[in-house]
This record gives sequence, structure tokens and C-alpha cells, in this order.
Amino acid sequence: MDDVDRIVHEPARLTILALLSKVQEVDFIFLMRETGLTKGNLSSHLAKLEEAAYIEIKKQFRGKIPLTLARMTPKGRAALQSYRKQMSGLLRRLGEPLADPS
Amino acid sequence: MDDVDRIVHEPARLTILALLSKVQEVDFIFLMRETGLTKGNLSSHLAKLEEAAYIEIKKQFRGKIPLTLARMTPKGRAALQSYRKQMSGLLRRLGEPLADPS
DNA sequence: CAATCAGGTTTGTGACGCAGACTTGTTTGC
DNA sequence: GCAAACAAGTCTGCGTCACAAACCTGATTG
Repeated sequence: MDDVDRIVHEPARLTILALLSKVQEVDFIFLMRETGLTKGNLSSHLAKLEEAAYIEIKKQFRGKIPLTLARMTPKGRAALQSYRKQMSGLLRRLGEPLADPS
Repeated sequence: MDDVDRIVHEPARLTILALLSKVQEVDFIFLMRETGLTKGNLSSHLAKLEEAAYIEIKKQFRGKIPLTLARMTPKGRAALQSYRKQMSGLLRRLGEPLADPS
């Protein structure tokens, strides 16, 4: 349990990765709206994810305006799956005390 | 997702809470061995959990040696369940890309 | 052409996780 | 009987992080 991937574990980044796991490519502004993060915050989280090679960042221009695109790498996808399995197992072991699963 | 309970979300504390959710009362040394945390680290995590009123700490003497006992409060149990539900939901939404659930 | 805005990046700050040093009291070796 | 070691925790210091505010660069508008 103590070997959980802190890069993925952080809620903001988990949200980003969750989005990327479905949409496959997404721009900065969309991520901002979707995650509710501020620009600065989002920028540093993206940087951290890129540094971990979990995502790739491509900077282009849409017309004259800069456009930052992010997409998940296979490594990122693997990390996300691994995290999911690990946490699922943990939560399942936590689950029994829950009497009424409604 | 961004409203996740950071007190519970921290892996070390989640481990502690998981233990307490089963054993109901447990001493410092046992927690140390079981979690692999150092004394200092464990102490501060327990302090934080107590400050959140998720656990209660009782200090006694076993013979002449101090003995620190921890037990989970109803509030702690509720927080843990709530966290579990929230994370389960999130992980389930993450789950579909996982092809083979073995 | 000054002001505004879009799209991001860099900086500053408070909190945190972690481990090592310190504390208090007890037990053991000589 | 006293010094040395040990047990059970707490306190201190350090590196890192999450977050937001300030800043930057270039395009657009009054």
C-alpha cells in the first residue's frame, strides 16, 4: 500500500488521467474547464505528468493563438491501470464493514 | 473528485484506518510494525487523525511502560466509508478500458 | 496606439510527509 | 549503585508539493 504511485494518486492528476483515458487528445483550456483547476495549477500538474512520461504535450498554434495538447502515453495508461487495480483491491478489503450497499 | 478527503486519501493514514476498521483497538508498536512507518511518521499521522476526530488516542501504562492505544471513532468510520464509496465510483468509471479483469 | 484579452509559465507560500535527533523513564551490566 | 543501553514516543529539520497569484508574450479591439 505504501508503494502507491503518488503521481497518479494526486486527485487533480487522477482526474486529468481519467479524462485522457477516454478522450485521447485534449487541449489546455478544455482541461481547465473540465477539472476546475487554475491555469498555474494545471500547468504544473501537466508538467509533472509529462516528466513522468505519462503524457505527451504538443504545442501548436491554432491560427495565431497557442494551443497546448495533451495525450496519454502507453506508460501512462499502464500506470493508470496499475493504480486502479491496486486501489480497487484495497477498497474491496475495506468494503466488508459496509453493511448496506444500498 | 476534487473534494476527496485528504486526511483519508493519504496512503499511510488509509492503511492505519483500514487496520483500525477491523481490529477496533490497537497499540502504537503494533501499528509501527504493521504499517512499516517510522515512529516519528506514525506519531504525526496519528496526531492528524486525532485532530480530525477520526480516531481517539488513549495513553495508559502497561506496567511501567507507556502504552498508546488508538481506536476509530464513528466519525472516522463514516469518513472511511464515504471515501470508499467515492473512490470506488471513480475507479469503476476508470475501469472500462481494462480489457481482461482476470 | 493604449488597453484588453487569450493562453500559458514562473514565482511565492503554506502545509505536508518523512526520518533523524531528542526526551523521559526503565532495565541491565559491572 | 551507577553508567550504559533500551523502550516508547515526541519534536525538529528538510525536501517536496499543491495551489494561486503575478507575470509574460502575442493578438485583438476601442
